[in-house]
Parts: sequence; structure tokens; C-alpha cells
Amino acid sequence: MATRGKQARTGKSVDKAADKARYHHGDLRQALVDAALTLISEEGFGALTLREVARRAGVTHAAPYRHFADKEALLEAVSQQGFRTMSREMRERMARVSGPLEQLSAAGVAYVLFAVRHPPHFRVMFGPHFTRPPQPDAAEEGTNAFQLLVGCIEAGQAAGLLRAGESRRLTLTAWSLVHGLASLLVDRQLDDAMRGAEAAEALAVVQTRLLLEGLMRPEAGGNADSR
Amino acid sequence: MATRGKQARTGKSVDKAADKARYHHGDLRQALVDAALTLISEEGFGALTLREVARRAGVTHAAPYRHFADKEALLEAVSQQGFRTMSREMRERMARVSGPLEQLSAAGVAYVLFAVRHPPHFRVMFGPHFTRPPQPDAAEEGTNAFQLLVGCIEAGQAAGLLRAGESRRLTLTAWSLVHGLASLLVDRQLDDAMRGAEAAEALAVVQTRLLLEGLMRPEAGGNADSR
DNA sequence: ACATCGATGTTGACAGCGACAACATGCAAT
DNA sequence: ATTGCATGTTGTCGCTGTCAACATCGATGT
Repeated sequence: MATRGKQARTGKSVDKAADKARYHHGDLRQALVDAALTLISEEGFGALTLREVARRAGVTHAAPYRHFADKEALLEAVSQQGFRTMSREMRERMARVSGPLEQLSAAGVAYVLFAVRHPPHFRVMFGPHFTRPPQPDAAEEGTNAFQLLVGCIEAGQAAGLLRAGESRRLTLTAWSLVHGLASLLVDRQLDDAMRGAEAAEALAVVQTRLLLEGLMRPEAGGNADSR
Repeated sequence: MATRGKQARTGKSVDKAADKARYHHGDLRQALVDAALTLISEEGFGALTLREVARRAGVTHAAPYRHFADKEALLEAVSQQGFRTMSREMRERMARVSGPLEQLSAAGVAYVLFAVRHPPHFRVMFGPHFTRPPQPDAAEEGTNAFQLLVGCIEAGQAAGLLRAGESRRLTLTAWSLVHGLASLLVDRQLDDAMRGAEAAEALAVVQTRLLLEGLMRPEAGGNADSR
């Protein structure tokens, strides 16, 4: 674990997010986030208890309140970290291809793969766990992945490869498809019923390809992927 | 089926769900389901408490245990009722049009509208609230709505109006789109960011139309809806 | 070097919850 | 009328979320 102490200097009120914690525990705030995620994946949402999270982090039951106002605040941190990870993985996968259509496909596949590979994160991010409205910075993280899709769509339209029209609607179509596929996979809604033994990645690729074929201009050629 | 197996009623007894209860309360089982739904919609999921549900139904805190084994069993009943309502609304809307494509569009719109009009139901049905595997009868209810989509797709393919190909994949595409759109709407993920003040029904119509245009055979003509 | 101060962690407490057991009530079949 | 059993109640237990009071430790200024 990250029981490391170094870091001599602190700007008075500059960046407090980085040096958030290294007093007694080391980095309890991140340890609590990690413990919450493993607890969810191991025991399910019903077992997500602030006291059990504290237990797994090796502190007493009230220590989390020095870092999070309440249980919901911990979940907000989990969600925010999830959005950051998701948009990072999307950018990484998009960077490996070129061309608007290939990047759109890569973004969608990465979206689905994130959900399949990090189900607890995905469920916290989009689940019914929050009663407070999202903080402005958290909302910015949330719209980040969405903006990636918008950019791809608009680039595809500008290049004449995608149908013209209000890019917002096309983006919503693409977002709905990948989000729905991800949700259905995560919620075990189509475990063995369909998905004829196809791996999640193969499903994501096939579905985004079907989507792109539908979104493309008919005269733009029939191959959305360069393989 | 309500009370935990005390006496095994052998054989496939005819459905007695109608005369479930009229002893002291009248129909406490259904009253508890209704109270749970209004409680979720008024106070959110965090306020869903078996004791508060009992309070709102006018009984004491242990009375629900005569009808549900535990809190999760109550949610299972809510989910099952939701699946029944959803497939009924889908069938009703499908019955008002004719032709495979029109019916597919109607089914998709009804799917989204159900989610928008009954958010608590939708969240219970697809949320991360269940730790036990679904009962076989509940699973049948769940696949009901899915089967409606499959039927539409296959009919459209048979009529030569939809692309040929594995109907399972096309169905998954359609299901993912409507499920994703419904989830995003319910989870307030695109409240004002996009959906340029479009009502949910208009969004559902536009999106299913875009989907159908993509799924149709190019030579099958460009109008998915007869209006 | 050292006293101080504030951030971090602990202890203890309280109300509310899920779940169970024992008890009470009243419809219905006998 | 008697009795059985489904239904509802009371009481209890351990656990949880949250707060207040207390303890500890490192950074900071002199």
C-alpha cells in the first residue's frame, strides 16, 4: 500500500487535491475509495457499509468522516474516479486508430469495455445512489466522455463520412447504444439468454459496427473499420 | 408463492394471486408494493425502509414479514409488477399500428416511455438491488418484453424490410438503444445538457426512427413510419 | 529546539433499521 | 361453538450512519 511520505512543500491554498492525506494512515482517502470498490465487487451493494469500509482500511468506524461528509460523499468520489478512468481508457483506445469513424468505434468499444471490466464503478456512476445534485466539477467529469463522442461525430460529419444532421441527435443515438449495451451486460440482463457465447469485446465491436453502418452516409462506402 | 414454503402445494396450482389477502388489512401485500413505489419516488432509494413502508401502509414494523421474506423479496415483487406493466404497455402501443417496422418502432417508444413515466419501477427492475438470482417465473416476465422485440425483428426480416442476418444481433442493437436511452433519461444523465428541450416521447420517436433507418435494407425505401 | 495548532484518528453514544421469536387476533372450516 | 391457521403486534438483538468529545501527531513559526 502507499505508505509513503515525502513531499516537502505545500502551497498555501493552491492544489489540495494532490496532498490530500498522508498524516497517520498514509492516504486514507484513496484507501477508502479502493476498499469500497472491492467490497462492492466481493459482497454486493447491500454490503457496502461505511463501517466495513473503515474496517478494511484498518481504521475505526468514524475515521472516514474526516475525509467524507457522509456515505454518499464517498460514493461521489468513487463515481468521479470512475468517470476519469473511463474517459482516459476511451482516449487511449482512440489514440490507437485514426480517422473519425475508427475513433468513434474505438470510443464506443472502450465505453462498453470499461463497464464490463469495472462493473462496480459503472454501477456507482450511473446507479440510483445519489440524492444530491452532482457537484459542478463532477458533472464536468461526467460530460467528458460524452464530449469525446460528440467530437467524433462532428468530425465524421465534417469529413462527409457520416450523415449530416443535428449532431446532437446522432450523438445521442451512439451514446444510447453503447450505454444500453453496457448496462445490459453489467446488470446480467442478457447473460446466457442471448450473446451466443460472444465475449463482451466482440459484442461491443459488432454492435458499434452495426451502428456505424446505420449512421454512415449510404454513398460513403460500406466499411466502417479498416480491417 | 407469497409465504415461504410451509406446506408444499404440489402440482401446478392454478394462479390464486387474486384472492391473496383480505384478512385484517384487506390487501396488505399490494399496499406494501404501492407504498414502496411512492416512497421511492418521493424520498429516493435511500429512504426505502421496510419500516417506513409498513408505516405508510398503516401496519407495524414486522407485518411485512408475513408477506415478504425480506426487503429484497419486496423489491422482487415490485420488479415483477413492473415487467408485467411494461410488456402490457408495449403490447397496447403495438396494437395501434400494423406492419413489422411500425410495431418495432412502437415497441421501442413504449419501452422508453415506460421508463420515463415510471422511473422507480424502471430503476428497481434494472438496478443493482438484487443479490439472489431471479426466480424462474420472474425471469419469464423479464424476457417477455425482449421476446416482443425479437418477434418484430424477425417479422421485419421475413417481410424483407429489415436487413437479413442473425436476428439476435439486430435485436440486441434495438434493445440496447432503447434501454440506453431509457436509462440515460431516468438517471438524469442528459437532463439539460442535450435533449434540446425535446420531450421524452419525441426523443424516443426520433431515436427509434434513426435506428430503423439504419437497420433497414437500403433498397427497402426510406420511410420507416407510415405517417 | 520547542511549543503550538490544526488536521487526522479514536472512543462513546444515540436513534433507526433488518430480522427474528413469542404472543395476540380473528376469519373460516369443522 | 371450537379450533386451526393466516395475519398482525410487541419486544428484542446486532448492526449501521452520524455526531460530539477526546487523543495524537506532524508541520510550522519563533
